[in-house]
Amino acid sequence: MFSKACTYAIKAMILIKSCNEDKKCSLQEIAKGINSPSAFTAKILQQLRKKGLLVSTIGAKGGFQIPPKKQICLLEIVEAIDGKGLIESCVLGLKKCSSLNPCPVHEKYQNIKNEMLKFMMESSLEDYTEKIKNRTITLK
Amino acid sequence: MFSKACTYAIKAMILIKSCNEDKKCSLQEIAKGINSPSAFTAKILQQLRKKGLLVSTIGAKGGFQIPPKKQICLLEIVEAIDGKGLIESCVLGLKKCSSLNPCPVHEKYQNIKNEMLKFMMESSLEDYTEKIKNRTITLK
DNA sequence: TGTAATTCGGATAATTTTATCCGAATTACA
DNA sequence: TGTAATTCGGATAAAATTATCCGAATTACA
Repeated sequence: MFSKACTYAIKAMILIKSCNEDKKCSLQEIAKGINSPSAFTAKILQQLRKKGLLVSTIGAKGGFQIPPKKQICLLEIVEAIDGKGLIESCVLGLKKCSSLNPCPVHEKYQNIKNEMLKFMMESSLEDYTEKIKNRTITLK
Repeated sequence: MFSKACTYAIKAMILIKSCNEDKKCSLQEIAKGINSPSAFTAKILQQLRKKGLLVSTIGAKGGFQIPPKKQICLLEIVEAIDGKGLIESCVLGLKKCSSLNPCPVHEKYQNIKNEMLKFMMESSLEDYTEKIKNRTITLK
């Protein structure tokens, strides 16, 4: 469904959002907080930054933050890391699949695509910060 | 969502089902019919055979068939190639994710899992053979 | 002003997935 | 009975994904 890189990205973003408000979140805190390999995670954070989903500050006491006032949903994160394929491509990999030239599952799969789209658009980072703090959900 | 191998498997099985009834379907026919690399496809067909989803006959005029009288749904094919991960594993990759110890999306993702499960269980190979013959759906 | 903490980016390595090659065995049939 | 068509399985290669390493640059702060 999602690449491993993408699952790291989602978890990292949720963690950063919930640790922010006041402070920045360092790579090491993130990697520990989501149980991911830190060097690999660093690459992913850079991708997110370049897409504008994160801001970073270099140097001692530096770290990552969700851009202030920006509201981010899961879809943006998924698209930033895995691209639009999940939503836009044929699930059977056909280049020319469309409603005029459908693959076998084209029609039935629309429902699932729509469900996924709804799910990813409706889930925004702040939805989770309370629960992370309460420890009613986990990231590792 | 599905591995490339799995998409080949699904398309191959649909093709074999629709070409069978009478005759066997050779590797070359399959690879052409679904536009896949034939040597790689051969490996996948072997996996399907070992899981009992295909039978094969060796030698000239040999080929592959869906086991007579056996009804096969997409879920069986997906599980045979990609394993049960899609349905059973946490979508964020957490080893210990459960309703007691949920990841952030655990609950909302249940809906999608259920939709996917329903979709894959309800779609069986014979559903497509008519449409393949009519050419109202395509495999490449 | 020096040092430690940190992000950044390039290079490389390991692992997994996808793909190719080839020789052996089997079978239909001319 | 010989040959062509075919499946089968092992070995290898290529490509993509995941992961590690390291040196450079920046910054806080003692």
